[in-house]
Amino acid sequence: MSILNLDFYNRSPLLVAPELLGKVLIRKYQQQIISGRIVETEAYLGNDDPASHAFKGKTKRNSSLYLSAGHAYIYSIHRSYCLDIVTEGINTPGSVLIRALVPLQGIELMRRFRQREKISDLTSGPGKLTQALQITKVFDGQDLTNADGELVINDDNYPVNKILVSPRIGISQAKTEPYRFYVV
DNA sequence: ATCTCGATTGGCT
DNA sequence: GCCAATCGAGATG
Repeated sequence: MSILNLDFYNRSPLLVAPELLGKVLIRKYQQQIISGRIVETEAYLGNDDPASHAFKGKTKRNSSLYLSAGHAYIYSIHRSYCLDIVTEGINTPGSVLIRALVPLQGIELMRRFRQREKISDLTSGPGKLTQALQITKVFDGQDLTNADGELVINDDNYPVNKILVSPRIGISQAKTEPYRFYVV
């Protein structure tokens, strides 16, 4: 069991996104652990990707994308928050969106935060998993490579099934690029 | 100050 | 499968 470090994140999002599959997203919440295994991710290239929030340059909202690799970028969309992990170097705003988890620890807390009972309703979407793990705007710009932080990603050497690839979900630009990665 | 729109979700048909 | 909810960021005046 080891925390993912700068070297892991400091690469192209097209490499980091598939390798995040099978890793464990861990939220330390008031002395308790809420965690889940990552099963779906999407890569967003920075400057040259029309679907990226950084495509039109740096703004107040997306400024976390310009931090060094391993920082969190949290944004709100409709009534949800989504979690991105920054990849590549400073001022290279590539990132990976965490789209789905399989719940591991803290399932009762997830049920309370989600107001849902079924396991399949807890973390099966980018806005659902942030609600289940209580990941809000306060995590925007936080360094996920800090082992003392309240949000980290660990590698427990879980064997990953065949990685499947498809176009990204829910976007209106660059709809056909195969930048979504998932396992079943 | 006002308008538009979205990397979503949940409920209904 | 379709669609309304809902809210903050960004653009515009």
